[in-house]
Amino acid sequence: MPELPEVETIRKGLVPVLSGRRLVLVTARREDLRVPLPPNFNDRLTGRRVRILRRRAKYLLVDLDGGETLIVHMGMSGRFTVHQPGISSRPGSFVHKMREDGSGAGKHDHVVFETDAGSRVVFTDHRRFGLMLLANTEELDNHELFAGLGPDPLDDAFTAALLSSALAGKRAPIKAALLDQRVISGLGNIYVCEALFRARISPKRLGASVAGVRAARLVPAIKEVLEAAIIAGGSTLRDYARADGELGYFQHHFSVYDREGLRCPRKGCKGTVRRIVQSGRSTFYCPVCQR
DNA sequence: ACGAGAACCTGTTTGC
DNA sequence: TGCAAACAGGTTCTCG
Repeated sequence: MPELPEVETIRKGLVPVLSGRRLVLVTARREDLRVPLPPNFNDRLTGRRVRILRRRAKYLLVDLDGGETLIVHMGMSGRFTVHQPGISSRPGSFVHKMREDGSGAGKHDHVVFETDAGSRVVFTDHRRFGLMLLANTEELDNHELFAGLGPDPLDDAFTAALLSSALAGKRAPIKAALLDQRVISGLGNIYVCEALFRARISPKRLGASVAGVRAARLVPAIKEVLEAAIIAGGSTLRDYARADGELGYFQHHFSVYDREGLRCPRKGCKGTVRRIVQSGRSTFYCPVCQR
């Protein structure tokens, strides 16, 4: 579950479990994620205390004592679950009752963190597009993963003027441009579709043509959809049949994403949501009110 | 240099 | 029912 709102939801969920806690045991059960885990991963993390959990774009940053930061990207299918002894799972939580021999031992449970409070945090990622790296906390801003990232859309510095200048000269469709993390960092396929719908902008429009009044509509549309999704706890798609694995419910508020053939939800619009493919990814939009 | 497409990997859904 | 193709929330590499 990996766009900005989902990562932010995960971060908030992990804070009470990890913040200030010591990692008494870290176990990587598979080393070959998108990028191989750093050498001696388990030993370098075991015994460290967690200071702060931060987020940059779609990256989760776990600052540790000793001056290092664990960088986590969830890829397409990465998820965290928390397991605690003797707790009864609440609906809508990602906290599970711990099974002494089972939690973290699933086929795609790749990294297991145990804390000094007895909690177990499990990173699961069946497609293995996720990533975990260690980096010097002080030099994080210069890290190659972050050096080229565009502005965070929730930052006050992200304005229509900034977006317009980032889009200047872009011949790619605005849909593709917004997925480019060098232009703006944190959006993915869902929230790009939803933000363009809110701003009444066609996903096929040239990136460079989104300036002036259109950029002035798009910036608040992006901020609003992300903020609403964060409040809802992000979106939970497909799988996760178990109710206690659910995190967010924003998927019930989608206007266009995954709604091909349904009526456009905009008041007064008689359009039908269409699905097209751009740069190999599905785009959902209303061809009537998005221009 | 830019943009489109493929590749990475596994699981689920869809269509014949 | 069975099997193959299409598709899935991301990023990065290659090619034209």
